[in-house]
Amino acid sequence: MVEPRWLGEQEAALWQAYRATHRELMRALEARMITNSGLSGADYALLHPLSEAEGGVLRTRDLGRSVGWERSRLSHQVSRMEKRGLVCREECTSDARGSMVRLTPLGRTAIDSAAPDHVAAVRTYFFDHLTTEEQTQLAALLDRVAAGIPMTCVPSDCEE
Amino acid sequence: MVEPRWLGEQEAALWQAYRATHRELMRALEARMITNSGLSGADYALLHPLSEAEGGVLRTRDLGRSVGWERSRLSHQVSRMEKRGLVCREECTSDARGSMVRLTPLGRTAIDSAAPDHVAAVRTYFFDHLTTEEQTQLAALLDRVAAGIPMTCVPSDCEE
DNA sequence: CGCGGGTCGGTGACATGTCAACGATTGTCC
DNA sequence: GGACAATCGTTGACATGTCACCGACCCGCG
Repeated sequence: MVEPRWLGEQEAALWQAYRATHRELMRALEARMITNSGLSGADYALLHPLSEAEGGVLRTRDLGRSVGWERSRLSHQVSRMEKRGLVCREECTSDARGSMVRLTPLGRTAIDSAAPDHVAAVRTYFFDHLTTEEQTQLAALLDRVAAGIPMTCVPSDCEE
Repeated sequence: MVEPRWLGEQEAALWQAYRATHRELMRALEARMITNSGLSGADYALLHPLSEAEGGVLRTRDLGRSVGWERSRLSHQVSRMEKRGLVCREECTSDARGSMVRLTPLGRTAIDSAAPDHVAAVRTYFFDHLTTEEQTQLAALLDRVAAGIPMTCVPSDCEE
C-alpha cells in the first residue's frame, strides 16, 4: 500500500476552519441563550419539540427521536431539567415500559421567553451570511455527507 | 417591536440538518479513531500539532492557541494524556510561569499509527462529497460566518 | 400459557468541557 | 526599586455526554 493521500494545504485549512467555526458558532449561541434566559442549548433542544407537541407532552422515545439523542443522554438531561422544574415525568398508559415527559408551566414560560432571541441569534450569526442559493446548495451538500456516514448499527441493520 | 422573523420551513430544516450532520460526522470520526488506535478526538487534536512541532515540544500556551482551546480544558486534557503516557510536562526555562508539553515515544507511535486512517476517514466522510468549487465556496462562507461571531472578550477588547 | 428476543427507560462509572478562583510570575509605569 | 495589572497554568466543583449494564415490559411463536 502506498502513501495515503494527505490533505492538501487548502483542505487542511478548510477542515480546520469548519471545525473552529462550528465550535465558535455553538459557543456564541449557547452563551447568548444562557445569559438571556438561563437555558442551555440542551434545555432548549428538548423544550422546543415539547412546546410544539399536542398538550406539551411526548413519550420519551419520541422526544429522543425528534432530537436524535441516545436514551441515556436524554434520560440524564430530563432528570436535570426535572430537578429544575422545567419538565416532569409521567407514566405512559399505553406501554408500561415507556414514560412521558411533560412541559411544566415554568418550562413553557422559559421556552416562550427564550425562543424569539434564539431565533434572532441564529439569523444573525448564520442565515444572514447565506444567500437563498447558498442555502439550497448547502442543504444538498449536507444530504450527501449525511448519507455517507456509517450508522451505529446492530449487524442486522447494515444490509438494508 | 413586531413579531420576530421566525425561521421558515426550509430554514428550520437546514438548521436541523446542519446540526445533525455535524454531530453524526464527528461521532463517526471519533468512533473510528477510537476503535482503530485507541485515541479520542481530543487526544488527536493535541497530538497533531505536537507531532509537527520542532522536537515534539510546545509551550502549553502555544499548544492552546494552535487548537483554539481554553487553558483549563487544555490543562485537564494534558493531565489525562500524561496519565496515559502520551505526553509529559516539562518546565519552561524562558518563562517560569509557563510549562512545556512534550510528545513521548508512545505518543509519537500513537499519532503516527492513527493519522493515516483518520485522514482517509475525513476524505471518505467529508471531502469526497465536495467538488473543488464547493470547497472554495464553503471556505468563503465559513469565513463570513466566523467573522460575524462575537468574541468572548473582556470589555476592553471589544473596540479593537 | 410461557419462553425468548427485542424494546424501553434508567443508573452508575467515567470521560470530557466550563466556570470561577488561586498562586506564581512577568511586564509596566512611576 | 516597588506597586500594580496582566499573563500563565492549575485546580475543584459542577454540567454534560458516553458506555455498559440492568430491570421491566411487549410481542411473536411454539
